[in-house]
Formats: sequence, structure tokens, C-alpha cells
Amino acid sequence: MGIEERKERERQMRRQQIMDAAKKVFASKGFGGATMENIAEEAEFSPATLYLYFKNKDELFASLNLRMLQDLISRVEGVRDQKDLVPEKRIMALEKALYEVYLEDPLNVVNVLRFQSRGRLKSLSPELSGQIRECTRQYIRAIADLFQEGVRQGAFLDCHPVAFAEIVWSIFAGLVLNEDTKRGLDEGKDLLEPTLILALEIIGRGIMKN
Amino acid sequence: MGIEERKERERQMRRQQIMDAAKKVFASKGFGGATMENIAEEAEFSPATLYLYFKNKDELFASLNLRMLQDLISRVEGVRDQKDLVPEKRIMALEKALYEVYLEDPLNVVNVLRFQSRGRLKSLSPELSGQIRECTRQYIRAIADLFQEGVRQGAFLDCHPVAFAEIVWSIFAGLVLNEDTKRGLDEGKDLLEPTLILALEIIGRGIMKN
Amino acid sequence: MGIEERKERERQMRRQQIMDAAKKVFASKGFGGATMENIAEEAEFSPATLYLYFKNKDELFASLNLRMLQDLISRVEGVRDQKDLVPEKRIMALEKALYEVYLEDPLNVVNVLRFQSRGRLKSLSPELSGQIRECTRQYIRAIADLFQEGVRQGAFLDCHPVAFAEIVWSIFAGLVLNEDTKRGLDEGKDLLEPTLILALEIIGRGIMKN
Amino acid sequence: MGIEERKERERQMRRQQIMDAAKKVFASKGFGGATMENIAEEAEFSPATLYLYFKNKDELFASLNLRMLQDLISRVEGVRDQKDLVPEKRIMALEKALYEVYLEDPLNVVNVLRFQSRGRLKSLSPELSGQIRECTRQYIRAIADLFQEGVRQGAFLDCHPVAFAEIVWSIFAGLVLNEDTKRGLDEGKDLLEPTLILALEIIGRGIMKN
DNA sequence: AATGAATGAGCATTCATTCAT
DNA sequence: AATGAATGAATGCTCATTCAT
Repeated sequence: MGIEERKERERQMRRQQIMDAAKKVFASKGFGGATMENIAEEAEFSPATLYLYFKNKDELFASLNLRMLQDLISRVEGVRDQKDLVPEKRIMALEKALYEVYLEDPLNVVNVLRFQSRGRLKSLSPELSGQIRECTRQYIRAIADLFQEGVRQGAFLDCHPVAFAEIVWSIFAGLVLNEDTKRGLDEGKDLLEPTLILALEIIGRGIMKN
Repeated sequence: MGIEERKERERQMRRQQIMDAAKKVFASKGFGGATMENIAEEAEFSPATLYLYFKNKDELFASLNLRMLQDLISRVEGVRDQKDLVPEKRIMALEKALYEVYLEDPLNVVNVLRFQSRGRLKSLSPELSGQIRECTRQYIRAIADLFQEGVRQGAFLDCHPVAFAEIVWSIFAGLVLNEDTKRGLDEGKDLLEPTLILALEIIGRGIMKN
Repeated sequence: MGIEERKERERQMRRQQIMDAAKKVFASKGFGGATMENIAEEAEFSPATLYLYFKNKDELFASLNLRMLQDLISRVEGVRDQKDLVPEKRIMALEKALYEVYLEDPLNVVNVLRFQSRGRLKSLSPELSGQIRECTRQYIRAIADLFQEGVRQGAFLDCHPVAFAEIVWSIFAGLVLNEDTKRGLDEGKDLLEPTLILALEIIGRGIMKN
Repeated sequence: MGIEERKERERQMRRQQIMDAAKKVFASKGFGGATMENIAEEAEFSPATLYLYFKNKDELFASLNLRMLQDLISRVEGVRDQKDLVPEKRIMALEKALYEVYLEDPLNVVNVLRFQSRGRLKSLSPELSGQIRECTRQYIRAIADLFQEGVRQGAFLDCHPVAFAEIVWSIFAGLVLNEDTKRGLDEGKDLLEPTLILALEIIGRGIMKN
């Protein structure tokens, strides 16, 4: 019925509302520093209400991760599927995709990277942590595919595509965290993009067959 | 004189003792999970005693960072100063240096990387955050120098050496964190070194002239 | 008319439904451990609906008490009214009546006994606590009457019948709780009935004239 | 050393202080109604301090139980060991002992009885719950011994002494709870003792041979 | 120098209850 | 009549930190 649908839609909107608030708060205070009350306030709900939509703080945080990962996946898969681009261009398109994910929500990307740590999030439901695991596989897979294609075309050196994907991802993650650390030390301006471009150029050259 | 020195030496020893304990505890429980009492127990001191040697938990943690950073610096500077190696070899020596830092104390490297965030760094005393800033500059500088030398010798493409240094460092950091995350998800085995080698090989090829 | 009656009947049925659910839930989790949501789920209603039939959790619980007390009263009065039995037999019939009340719903008898405490009773609405008071009077009265009759017949010693009634009731209550406690400690088997029989035999002998 | 001893003594005093406060608060609000903060206030400590002396609320409460049970045991064993009394007198001495335990702290006896329920106290350490179990055995054993002695002397009927002990204990517990319930309903005065005396007289007569 | 003792300030989470629909 | 949604108000418990001794 239309009424059922509307209810469900409203429910999703409120969930979204809470996630948006959480994003802001986690971004400004970090996971440990943010309290459920902070988030509730920001979302203009009572703390108890948060628990109607998320089982606990860990799951709320993880849902943010998931959202970011899904965004990442769709962008990276987009690049993977642009089969018409020459390999070099695709590496640059990958750079762009990663950077866009970062731009979407810089602080939260940092948080996700920092907290996606072994066992740090203790009370995740199996489903959620399964989904996160799955997403992680998926974007690594997409990057690997993209690279594999270049190998197939004879453009790239033939090395383990998943390792390669992890390297690309690590550069991204490492640079993002490095940027955050530097700003913690220096209040400098954001130099992520040029460095990321440079990095992927080097990588690109590095795997190009002669 | 002698007596003063001895006292100071003893003081340093106890400091060391505490740092060793802290390293263990932070490594196994993370920063947030570790309590000052846990650390005190491990160090066989009372919690109050810790505060005679470290202003607070953050600074104790940061001191650990510092130790790791100093280790890192000395190793990287060692590589920089081996002027006789050909550029390619030096990049591999750099890889080795980074990996040794990791091996020295994997869990703590992870912790350092995860927690050196904007928010946390700002809460440190000016001296300590100054020292950390200085160390960060120093190892980045050392890597940059090492690379610069290659440029000077005409072996490497001429790009911003500091950016290059950051890229190398980010790969290291990113791979280390990635490894840790993967282990949290999958309990897989440690594949850091081969991936790190591959990464630096690619990077090496990528910056080689012609 | 007929329609009104039907409505009322349906209303009573739903009330009953809720009470049945509550009985189960209180029995398995205790008063403090049971939540209104638990009960609602068991009753297949929404929590809000419970409040259409009971003012609050306390009153819902107390209604259960009342039901048990009414069962108790009718059984005890049944014994009292069996005027043809010789006094000894009537004491044994009383034992049987008490034990049947227990069998009817052991866990709830325990709950009633444990929670009918000063503090809780005072928080009930005057009507409900009045009803409970009345019931308590009634079954004590019935036991007292039963005993009084024995005195009148010259079979029993002449002591305060209400005190006697309270003693009998206390033995029952005490043994039931003791049984429950023991099971909490030892997981032993249910020895209530033989002990209850023994107790009433002793009591019986104790009040028999010579 | 004297200094060690003094410290230990002080520690015990503070523990005692907390237990006294807890006793008051539990007595007036019941277990569920009392908060750790209430107790802390009454004890003139901070809530956190309570946790230096008791692992959690359950254990604090159970420690009170233990104290009461130990008092009970020592009194009942006292009666058991007065071998010179004739059986009837010893039953009355038992009555006195039980009543004294009650007088020592009426409200808490009620609480102990109400909450010594299967599984109600969830987070007890095995030691503590073991001690409680042991105490329960001990006082039942003592009453049983006392009765057994009467059997041996040929004064009492020969029935299962432990069952007998449980009956006596149940009468006591039942009357105490009944008293509390009545006061919840009526604010009447305390009639426990005469009823308890009567009950034990009846019991006494009931088990006397001929 | 070392610490036993104490605590202030928090914080995630729960749940009985209400009310607009 | 029934309920989905929301929440106010608690509360047990933790921990970094201090300080008298």
C-alpha cells in the first residue's frame, strides 16, 4: 500500500538523518570522543531514539563505514567498466574516483581508515561485519580487475593483481591519513590531490611494460 | 656528580620500564582499550607512579610514537648515507629499513599510525608535539634526500622529492594498516613484506628515467 | 445490549490474553527482568496496547497476584465448607488445597510471594491494593474459620485462630520460597509436597487436644 | 608490621561503613530501588569508591546476605550446642535465636529472603555464591542437628531431620515476609514474636512423642 | 620516590510510558 | 481499538588523574 511505503520511506529518512548527524560528530570528535548524546543532539532526536535505528554505537559507526565503502565500490566499479579507456587513462580515472570518495567526506574517510582496525569495533552484528568484509573484497576486486585488464591487453607487467590493488588502495589510505596527521601537526593546507596524482602517475609508469 | 648521574640513569631506566609495559599493553588492547592501571600492572608500578614519569596517558603514548619514529629515522638515515649504492639498490634498502621498523614491533607501528590523528596530536604538550613534528620532518627529509640524490645522479625523474617521500611513507603506512585490517577480518597470514617489496619495485621503476 | 456485552466480553478476553502472557514472562524473568515489551510480544500486542488494559506494570503484576489469590480463596473456602470432614482430614485437605494452588502455577506463586513487599504494595492504586488486602483477609479468614470449627468441636487447642492461619500460610509461603531458593543454589528436585505434608501433620498434631 | 595491620583494619572499617550504608538503603528502597549512588551518598563516599570494596551491586547485596547468614549460623549453633537444655526448651531457644536475628535488622532479613531467589543475582563471583550456599547448608544442618538430638533422646518423633529444619526455617521466613506484606497493606504493628512463639510451640507439641 | 585511596566526570544503554495517527 | 514512534529519566560502572602519606 502507499501508506506502508510512505512509512518505510520516512523510516529510511530518519535513519539517514541520524547517519548524517553521526558523520558530522564522528568527523569532528573521532569515534572515541563522540558520544551518543552528541549525535542525538545533532540529529535532533533523543539518545534513546538512536537505538531504534541502530543497535549500538559500534553499529552506527560501522554503517557509516559501509556507506562510504559502497560509494567507493560504485565509483571504482564505474572506472573498471569504462573498458574503452586506455590503461593509463584508467589509472588516472581511478585516482579521480578515489579522490572523489575522499572529497565526499574527508574526515569520515579518515575515521573509517583509522578505526577499521582489528577488533576495535567489538559489538558488530555478524551481518554488518560480513557486509563490510564483503565490501572490502569488492573494491579490492574491482581495482584488481581493472589492472588485470591492462595486463590482458599487454600494457602492464604481469604481477599479482590483488597485490597491486592493495598497493593502490594503501597509497590512497596512507596519503589520506598522512594528510590528516600533517594537519594535526601543522595546520597546513590540503595537498592530497596533487600527491595522489603524482603517486598514481609513478605507479602507472612503474607497471607499464617498458 | 656520580650520584646525580646514577639517579638520572635509574630514572631513565624506570621510564623505559614503563614504556616497555605500555608498548605491550597498547599493542594488545589499543589506545582506547588500555587503561593506565593495565600498564601500571604490567610495569609493576602503581598507577600513580606512571604520572611521575609521564604527564598523562596521551603523552605516554606519544613517547612510544617518538621512540618508533627515532628508530625509523636512524634506519632511513642509514640508507640515505650509504652513498655507494646504486639508486635502485637504495630503494630496496629503504624498503628493508621500513620493514625492519615494522618487524621491531608490528602492533605498535599500527597503533602509532592509527592514533596519530589531528585531534590527538593537538592535545599533546607543545614540547612533545614539537618533537613529533620534528621527527616526522626528519624521516620525510631523509627519504627525500635519498631520492634527491638519485635525481642529482640523473637516475630519477625530477619531481618534488618531499612529495615522493610522502608517497613512499604512505605506501608503507597504508600497507601496514591494510594488513592489520585484513587480519581483523580474515585472520589471514602476514603478506606485508612481499607486497611492500612489490610496491617499492613498482615505485622504483616508476621514477626511473627512461 | 447484546452488542455491548459482546464488546465487554471481548475486552475481558484480551485482558486475559495479556495476563496469560504476563504470567509466562514474569515467571521466566521475574518482575524486574521482564519488560513491558517482552510481555507485549508474548501477548502479540503492541506495548502501547497493554496500557489500554492495565494502568502500568505494577498493576499488571498485581492483577496476576489477584488471580492467584482468588484461586487460593476459592480452594481454601472449599475446604472450610466441607463441614463433614473430621478436623485432621480437613487439615490435610487444606494442605492439598495449598499445594494445588502451587501446582497451578509454581513460578507465579513464587513471584507473588517475593514481590508482595511493603514498598511495592504501597505503589499500587487504592482499588487494587484494596482488593489485594481484601483477598488476603479472606483466605486468612477462611483458614482461621476452618481452625475455629475444630476448636468449637473441641478437637483443637484454643488459640488465636488468625495467628494459627498465619502460621499455616507462612509455612506454605516459606516452603515455597525455600524450594525456589534451593533450586537456585543446587538444581535439586522438587521436594515441596512431602515437606508440606509433614509440616501440616506436625502442625495438626501440635494443635490437637491431647 | 603494625602499620600493615592498621591499614587493613581501616580498610575493613570502610568496607563495614559501606555495608552499613547499603543495609539502610536496601532496607528502605529494596534491592531494585536502591542505586549505587544512594548508597554512596549514605556512606559518604563517591560511587566509584564502592567499587573498590565490592565488585558490583549484586556482590554488595550478597555480602549483606552473608553477614546475616553468619549471624544466624552462630546463633543457631549456639542453641544446638546448649546440650543441657531439655528438648522443649531448646526449641524455644531456637525461636529466640531466630527472632534475635530478625531484630538485629528486620528490613534486611526481609530483603535477604525476598531476593535470595533463583538467579535473581546474576553477577556473583563463584566464591561468594559458594559461601552463601555453604551458609545455607550450615544453618539448616545446625537446626537439623538440634532436632536430631531430641530424636536420639527419645523425646521427638523420628522424622527426617533436614525436612524438619526446613519447616522451622520456612515458618520463620514465611512469618517474616508475611509481617512485611501485612505492613505494606495495613501499617499494623509488629506481631511477629508472639506468632513465632506460638508457631514453635505448636511445632514443639507436634513432634513431641506422645 | 612511590603509592593506596579516592573521586569527578562521563557514557552507553534500557525501559516504562505517552501520544498522534 | 491499536500502534509505531519517540523519549525522559535513570543507572551501573569505568578510568584518568590527584594527593596525603
